[in-house]
Amino acid sequence: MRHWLMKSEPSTFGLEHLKASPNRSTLWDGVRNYQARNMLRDDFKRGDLAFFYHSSCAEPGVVGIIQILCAGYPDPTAFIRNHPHHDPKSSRAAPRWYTVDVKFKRELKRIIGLAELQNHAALAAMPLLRRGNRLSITPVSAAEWDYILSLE
DNA sequence: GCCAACGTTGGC
DNA sequence: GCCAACGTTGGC
Repeated sequence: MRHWLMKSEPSTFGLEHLKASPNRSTLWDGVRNYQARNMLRDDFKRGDLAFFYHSSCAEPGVVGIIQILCAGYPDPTAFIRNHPHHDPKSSRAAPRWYTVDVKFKRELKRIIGLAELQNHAALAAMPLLRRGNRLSITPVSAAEWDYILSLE
């Protein structure tokens, strides 16, 4: 089982939106970056866990834990004309973008903020903390996962 | 294949 | 709102 960190802007889709979704579940659509796409397509498996990270907001940081419900599959929103995530270069015959279904697992007892994460040498290798990183999906090692949870 | 221009991300 | 960093596009 792998661990991940998945960013979302709470003003667009935050942990509260996920909790309010039917079955507290949704598809993680709209990823339009090839590196992140490759991870969704090739590496995500049913049963993986991910940190839900709030970005571009007053208090950026890890806010919750979500479960990955299935392996990656073609992102259907890319096929829908007039959808904000539509991409005419992606087709059902040759899908360009991938998604996974995710489910709310739990909220952290407190937000573990970006500034706090940056203060721990044990987390220095996390792609999230690398200067200039903009990937919306990044892997988290088992050691990093446990360490972050120990901060909670 | 190079690289300038442009658009986006995301912290501050 | 600013701006650094990065990815993508497209002319050549």
